[in-house]
Amino acid sequence: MESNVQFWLMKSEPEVYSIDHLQRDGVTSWNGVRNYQARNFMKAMKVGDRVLFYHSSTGNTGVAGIAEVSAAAHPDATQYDKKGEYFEPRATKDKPVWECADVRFVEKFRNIVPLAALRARAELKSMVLLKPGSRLSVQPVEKGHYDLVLAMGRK
DNA sequence: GCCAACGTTGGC
DNA sequence: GCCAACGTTGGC
Repeated sequence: MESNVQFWLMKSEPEVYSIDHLQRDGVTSWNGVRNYQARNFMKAMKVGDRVLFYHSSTGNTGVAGIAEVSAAAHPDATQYDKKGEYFEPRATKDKPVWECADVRFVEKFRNIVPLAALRARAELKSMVLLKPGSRLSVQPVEKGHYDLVLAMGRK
């Protein structure tokens, strides 16, 4: 139901996985998240929710585009890969520890909306992203904030 | 259950 | 590459 759509922000290091990778792939499983708060937010995601795709840890940090949730949270397959960097020894097939949602490419902004530009807008002051020391890689976004960032990205 | 030590994130 | 802030781990 469109009226119940929720909004999120997801961080990724573009050297690892950028908005261009998502555009190429179309859909991706947001696996590798190993933080309980971030996992819980992914479990709250519903198909159709909108996502600000954020590039972190780069010379050009900011919101790079838009994605949408294409599948609700499901067990993260990387937790069972003994040789992978995301292996989780506590996880069993019956009781997975980590979950991930799937996201689909929607739009790439012509220009990244830089972190500094977000900070410069008083209306965005309460965004989780802008809270001092916030490192959450998956976080909720208010509709008003989402709409404003989208407008900034399309300018 | 406390808390110090350690590892990770992410802006600069 | 530095380092502050935060989450997690593990000894007690």
